[in-house]
Amino acid sequence: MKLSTRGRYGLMAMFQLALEYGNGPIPLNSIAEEQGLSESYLEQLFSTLRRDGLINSVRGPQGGYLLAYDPGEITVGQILRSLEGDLAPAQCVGDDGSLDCDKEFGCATKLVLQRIKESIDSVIDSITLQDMIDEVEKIHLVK
Amino acid sequence: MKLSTRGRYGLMAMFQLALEYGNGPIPLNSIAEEQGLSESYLEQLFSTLRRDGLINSVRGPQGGYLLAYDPGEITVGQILRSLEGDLAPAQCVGDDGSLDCDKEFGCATKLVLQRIKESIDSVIDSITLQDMIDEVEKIHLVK
DNA sequence: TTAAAACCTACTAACTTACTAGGGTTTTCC
DNA sequence: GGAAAACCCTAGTAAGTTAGTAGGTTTTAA
Repeated sequence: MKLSTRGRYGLMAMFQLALEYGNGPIPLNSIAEEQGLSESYLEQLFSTLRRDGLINSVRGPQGGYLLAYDPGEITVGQILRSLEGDLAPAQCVGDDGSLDCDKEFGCATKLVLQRIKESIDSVIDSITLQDMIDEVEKIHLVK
Repeated sequence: MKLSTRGRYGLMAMFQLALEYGNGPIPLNSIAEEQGLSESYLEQLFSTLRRDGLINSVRGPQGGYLLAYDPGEITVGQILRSLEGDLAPAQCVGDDGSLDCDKEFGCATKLVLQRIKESIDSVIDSITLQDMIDEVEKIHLVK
């Protein structure tokens, strides 16, 4: 039940973009360095995020990446689903509705898995990048 | 973020044991057949569950496995943690307190991962095998 | 025209998963 | 006391996934 590095790194990088929202395009190498990640690996993640419309890119010198929307309008759920696919704990409760077991109706285990999925979804869909910024700032104020 | 077959199969098998709770030891092959699972693979899962004290075993003919406690006292969380280990979405929010990233304090991503973990934990720790039985029965009554 | 940057594709080593195989060992029935 | 039923244990392994690396092409500001 671990998140892969795709989701984790992607979330870290998107948070970085959110922090610098409004400053124009941010080059990959600065994000990679800031977060301690491999640049060419991050590139692949950004390619996915771009295809899914969460970020925009600007080519050429002084180019880079920037959020496609306001940090308050991008949720953790959108980011994780883009990079990891559906966050269901098993295929039989996945969004695509494909079931790989026959006794789909009244399967006790499926009911449990569904509850797990719903609770994950409700968390990740309720947190925006802006929320992440606010929360970290709150902690540093208290400190 | 998928559960492995260990957790899924184990949960299915434990549910079966719960259904037959009170009928004495249930042989492995009958559980394997009932749920459509490989017997020798299930054996390994049961060995883990036994070491963790969730089931008891009886050797010899007429032997088999049985729940160590009442179905109402065994939670999905106990079963999944026994078979899958900690259900944290990343090491840095795992129960063992081991952190693999340096900026543990005030890391925005970590705060999100922690929320995910808490929500998973709260679901799996609140559902017992008895709850699973009750829920399935309710569905079949309505039907 | 040079350099900085995004963009794209292919490859690969290491790891994990989901088993299978094949022996024990213990218990009970006859 | 023999045989069978069942648990018990270890090792191996094919397939798939992950987490990258490598190396090139295209775009564009200066």
